[in-house]
Amino acid sequence: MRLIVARCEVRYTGRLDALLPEALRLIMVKSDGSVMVHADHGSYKPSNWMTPPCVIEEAEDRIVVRKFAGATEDRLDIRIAEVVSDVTHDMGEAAALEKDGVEAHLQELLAEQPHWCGEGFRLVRREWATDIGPVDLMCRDDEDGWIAIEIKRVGTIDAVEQLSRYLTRIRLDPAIADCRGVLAAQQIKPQARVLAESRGIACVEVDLAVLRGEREPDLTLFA
Amino acid sequence: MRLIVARCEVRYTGRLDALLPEALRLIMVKSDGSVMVHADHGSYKPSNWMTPPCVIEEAEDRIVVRKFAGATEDRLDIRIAEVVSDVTHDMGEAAALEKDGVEAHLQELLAEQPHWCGEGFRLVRREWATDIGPVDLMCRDDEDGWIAIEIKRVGTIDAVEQLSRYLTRIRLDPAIADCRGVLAAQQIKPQARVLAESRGIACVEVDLAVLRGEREPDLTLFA
DNA sequence: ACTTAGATTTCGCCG
DNA sequence: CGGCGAAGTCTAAGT
Repeated sequence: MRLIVARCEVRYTGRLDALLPEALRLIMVKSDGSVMVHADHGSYKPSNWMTPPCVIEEAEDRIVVRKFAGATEDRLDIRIAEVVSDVTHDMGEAAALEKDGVEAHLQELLAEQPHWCGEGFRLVRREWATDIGPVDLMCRDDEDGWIAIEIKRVGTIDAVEQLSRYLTRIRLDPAIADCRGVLAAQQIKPQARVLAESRGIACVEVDLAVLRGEREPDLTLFA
Repeated sequence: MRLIVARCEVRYTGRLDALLPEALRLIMVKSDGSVMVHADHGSYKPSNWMTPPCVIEEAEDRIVVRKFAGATEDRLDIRIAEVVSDVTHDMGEAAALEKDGVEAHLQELLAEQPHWCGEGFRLVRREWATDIGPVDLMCRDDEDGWIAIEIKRVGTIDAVEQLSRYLTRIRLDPAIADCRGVLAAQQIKPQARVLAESRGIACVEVDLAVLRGEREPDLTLFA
């Protein structure tokens, strides 16, 4: 990784045009070829950047980063007025990041234990395809009725809209015209719940720890 | 801005749990208090980070960054095994970024030249108010029919949903009950197109260069 | 302070 | 490689 601290002006041309007036900034060049320009504020997001793959050309007082994005060219033009520091560090390979608690994991657990979404539910398919996108889980109940399940970490109005669209499509098939809908999430927003219920969609809040078997379900709910 | 190159292990606890095994990385501390950990690959996005406001505590071989996100605490725990470099640069105030070509700009251009959205269209108002938010453009055609236009850089299903909500509201007024809908975008996703057409909403892909008069429309389309 | 909508969103998965 | 959905989205603007 190369770290250049320099007074520079940066121009980006591509999906839009952007100009950073001359100022002291950090230019980070990673070994995968990506280039980022960071100011001392505005955390997280670089002021300007180029994702790989891209070609870096360097001249005396200029760094040009180019990328061929289909028909047009993306271009980052860095004019360097003064270099304060310019160091390179060999960092080798950093091991990958491990995550947990994301929606994919939730879907995995609910696919294994669909009964948490409704009594007697059994899984038919994950990622059940419709022509406007896949439903997370498709299940059937004790009486062979169909249930489309949408899984979110946080259940919002958008999630209800999404499931509604799927249900409209699914029910076009006479064989599944009775398909019900269930929104399953770790947390369901009150407004989403209202909308869901007004459309006959059931809401289920699921507990990740319970799904993992790390904790018993909260029995006080049924007291 | 402080730049620390160090062999370190990073643990994040908060909205999810993540662990970065010990490796050589860049730790960037900006003057606004934000902290980012960058590996030598994976451009743009830091491997781990904390957005301001947050509190930084530093010990001999440890940097702890904390944030109070409501009831729970977000926490970044950096255990430093070896410091390779540790420098601080005063960067002063950097001027802001100037952009051109974002959605607002697209709206401006289409307001001036609404005929690109449909033959004979003339502008009645930008940001036409409804009780659930403003429609980007309201136009009328040669026969004085009304057209509500939603403008996006990328036209997705969400944009169709949004325009549909507006149309429902607008048509409540008997004087505008015949109002049509047009989705105008630089790029329209196929699924969004399907949904739009199923709801009688027209789709128009517009070219920024053509709108600016920098390029002629592609006449081969009409050959 | 909270909510909403845009982003050069980026990122990852699956076709 | 393209399309779609999620993200510790982040961020800026409006209320």
